[in-house]
Amino acid sequence: MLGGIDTGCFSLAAAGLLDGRVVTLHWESLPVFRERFAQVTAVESLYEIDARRFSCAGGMAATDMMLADIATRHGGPLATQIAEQLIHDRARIMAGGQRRSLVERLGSHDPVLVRAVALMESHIEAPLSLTAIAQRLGRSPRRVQTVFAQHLGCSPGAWYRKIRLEQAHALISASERSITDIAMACGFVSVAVFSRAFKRQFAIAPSALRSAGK
DNA sequence: AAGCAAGTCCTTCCCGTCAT
DNA sequence: ATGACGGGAAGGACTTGCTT
Repeated sequence: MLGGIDTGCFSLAAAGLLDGRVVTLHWESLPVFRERFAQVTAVESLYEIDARRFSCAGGMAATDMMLADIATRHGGPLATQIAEQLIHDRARIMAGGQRRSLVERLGSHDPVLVRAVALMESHIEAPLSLTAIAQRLGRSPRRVQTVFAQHLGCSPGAWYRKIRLEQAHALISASERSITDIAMACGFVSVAVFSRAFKRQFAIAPSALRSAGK
């Protein structure tokens, strides 16, 4: 069984033990894993069971996976009893998403806000301008700015930058890619601009973060 | 030599404000 | 909800210096 700790998946994949198999990891580790191990199918689900290889996304997903296995081997009633003992109200299904929905994360149902953030999160490497986002939403740039200020207390540009820098932070922590490479992958045109923005956001230089993680 | 950080200068574009 | 406008922040290009 693979642990919820993603390093286990990385080690086993590096050893070739997951070739041709389906696994899952914590959503923050997925991009790096997929890039390094193209021969392994990594999906974003709570857990995966493929030919005696058990993997889960970590956290409570391990409990969900255990309950599913008990239900398969010993029946649903026993799994339910154990779930109640664990004060785990119900076992979530395997295909359930790891991350909370955008509506939950943003704390707003505003369709302009939710769709704008979804566009931002799907265009990290080649960021869209505020005008382009507004055009795709059928709203004016001014309207998009107002919605962000009302619900998030910041400008669209500031939120977009935060998303890209958090992605960069995750890549620096979990991959061996160069800082320059990561800067480009997160939509910064130069490492100088990236470094400046990164230090402003996290109060630590990209290279210092990598050194600290070793 | 390569990678990274920091500084400078100029340009672009975003943001806040106000009016409609 | 939208448009106009001015100011300021961020980006782009380039250079220099430091570290490995």
